[in-house]
Amino acid sequence: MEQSNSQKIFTTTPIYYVNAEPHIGHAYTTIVADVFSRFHKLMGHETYFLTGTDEHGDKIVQAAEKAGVDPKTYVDRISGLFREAWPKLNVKNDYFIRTTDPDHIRVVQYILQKVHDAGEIYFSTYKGLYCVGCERFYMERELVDGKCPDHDAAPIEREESNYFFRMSKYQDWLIEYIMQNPDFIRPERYRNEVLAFLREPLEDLCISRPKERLSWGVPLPFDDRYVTYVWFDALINYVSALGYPDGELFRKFWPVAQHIVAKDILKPHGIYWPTIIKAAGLEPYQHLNVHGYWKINEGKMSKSRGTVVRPLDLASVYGVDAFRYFLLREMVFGLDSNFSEDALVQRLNADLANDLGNLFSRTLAMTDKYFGGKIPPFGAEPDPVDAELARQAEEAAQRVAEEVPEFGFHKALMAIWEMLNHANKYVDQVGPWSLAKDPASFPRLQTVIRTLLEVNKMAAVLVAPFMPETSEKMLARLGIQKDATQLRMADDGKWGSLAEGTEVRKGEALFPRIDVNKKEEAAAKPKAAPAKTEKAGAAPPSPAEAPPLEPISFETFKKVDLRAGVVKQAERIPKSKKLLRLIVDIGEERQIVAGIAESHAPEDLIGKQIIVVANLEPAKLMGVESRGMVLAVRDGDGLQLLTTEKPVTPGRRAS
RNA sequence: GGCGGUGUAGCUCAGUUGGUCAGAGCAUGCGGCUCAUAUCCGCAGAGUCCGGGGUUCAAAUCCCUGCACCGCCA
Repeated sequence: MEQSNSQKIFTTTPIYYVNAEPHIGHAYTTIVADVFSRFHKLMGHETYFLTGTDEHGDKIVQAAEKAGVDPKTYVDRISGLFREAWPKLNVKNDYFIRTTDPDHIRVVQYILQKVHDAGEIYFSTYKGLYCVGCERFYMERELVDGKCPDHDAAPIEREESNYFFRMSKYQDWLIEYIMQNPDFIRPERYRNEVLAFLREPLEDLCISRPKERLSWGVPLPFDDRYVTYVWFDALINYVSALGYPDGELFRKFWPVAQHIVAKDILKPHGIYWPTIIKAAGLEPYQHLNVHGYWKINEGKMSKSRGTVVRPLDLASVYGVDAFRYFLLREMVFGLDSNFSEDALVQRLNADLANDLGNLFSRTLAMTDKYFGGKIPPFGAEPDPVDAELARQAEEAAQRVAEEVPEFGFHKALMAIWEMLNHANKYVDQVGPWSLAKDPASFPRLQTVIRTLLEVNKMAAVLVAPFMPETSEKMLARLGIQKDATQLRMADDGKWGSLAEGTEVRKGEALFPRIDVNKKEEAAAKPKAAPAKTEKAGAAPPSPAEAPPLEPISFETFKKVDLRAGVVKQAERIPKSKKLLRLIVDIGEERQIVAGIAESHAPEDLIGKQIIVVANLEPAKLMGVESRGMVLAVRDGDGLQLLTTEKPVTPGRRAS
């Protein structure tokens, strides 16, 4: 604890390869790094957070050619896209490195020379299958019918000389190091994977390309006919960004590096990089933290203006904080997860709007109502329930402090949400509105509301690394004007630290609920699908004055298949008060579940003429499938079924 | 073909070292409250923890095997 204030944390994302635009994978890695770094800052640690772009190599040259520009113009543009993407996601990196930066290039050459001088780089000639069109070597297995897949031409056998790094020499050392430092690569599954790689003999790493083949790279300092090949160049960004070898940042932040990468680049980071570090005479980084993939469920992404919404766009649709929260809450760090708009909306509604937003809203509303909006003192000595809530808040803080350094973001968030649930329960138990009715309970009411305000403040502080905007918004309303990066757990996270008498501001909802049906309507193109959450057979809410709905076109109306039907069978669904299972003849027999049991006895329904929606999506109610919906009008307590003036042939359409 | 992973309630998934681990959230049903964003609180549901075999006093958790899906490498 004494030393925690001097703890230093260097957080990195990979430098992203600029042959494509930023996507959700990049966003996740970067947001994780941001949350991690922000958290440590909150804990009072010294932090440095690095991201950037990797800009050399033949794929870049190809992409640039395709775009019809020279490589420099191309990488400037794409690198800019990355650089601009992060602030939009509230990512606050301390530095943005580019491998085309002169400073970086200098360091790469310095390390190459150093490793070369140490005899760990050698020159060697080998033969391979080379496609002239692609200007690259192919492995046997990459060929299609012995031909280059791109050029449909047989590659020629060609001899080439290149420089190699004696990686194999460090194999035993690396195995030993990983064994000795179980947390070096985490989670464990990835450590095991690296160890599995290392069971096979490690080959030396080719680190150069002849200039006639690839000129877009860092020239080797000891042979200018060659440029450095990507990984040796790229990985070094982690130290070049710190001003290696003699920069002040380097002295401060190496080797306390926390690398964060997706599993696709486990090998370069788990094997190449440590051996390069070792050969260069540096200390190994502290941790390699590896995460899984987001599987995008395209089918669940809504369409807007005819184009598929890209995940990153959802950040602007639903808010950056909701997006960040979703990514960190939904994925168990290390494992793969599904990404869908539906899941995002669900999290937003359930966790952010209902649990957090509503607690904040009800707390401020009561402060406003009972104390004129001024933060009350702890008027009465806290009851056990109050003390218990305070304890739970502190426990939440404790658990967040334990989980985040271990990359247990979802657990940290769960801990915060448990606290919120306790707080909501507390409101219910204590019932401040009852206390408010009795003047004698005033001091007690003060304590209750103050306790709630403190919990909200705690939530605001704990949530700061994850949702900086929300945190600031909450704190501002509680009278604390601070940038999220300025918060310190030790001070701002202290129970009871709110200033009495400070005016709080009620304001608008933190997270407005997303109406799922409305959303679908809004997003729907001409061919709207029926709202899937519509309860078949359930009576509509029944307000005295139903609000007018938006006009729909006749085309839209025609999509509703309304039919006359006759009830053939009817029975109660066990354990349900409202539901009946009906078999209705609408030209064919349909099983329909209807929420009319409270107003209609099953036996009275047999033979009755009714109107049903025949093309409603099937749904299951109490485990019974319903293929359609019976129409009825609720008026007061009564429920009247729609019918025809005189009996008509079952299956006739209404129009 | 080799290596690795995954398979747990309708859905999405948690489950440290084997013994209150049969769980959470959502969804669903019922009930309660009214401060609040139709929000909140309580209660309920039985899922062969993929199948089969084994180790053990004890396995979702270890071993073997089969099936399904997914990665990486040949």
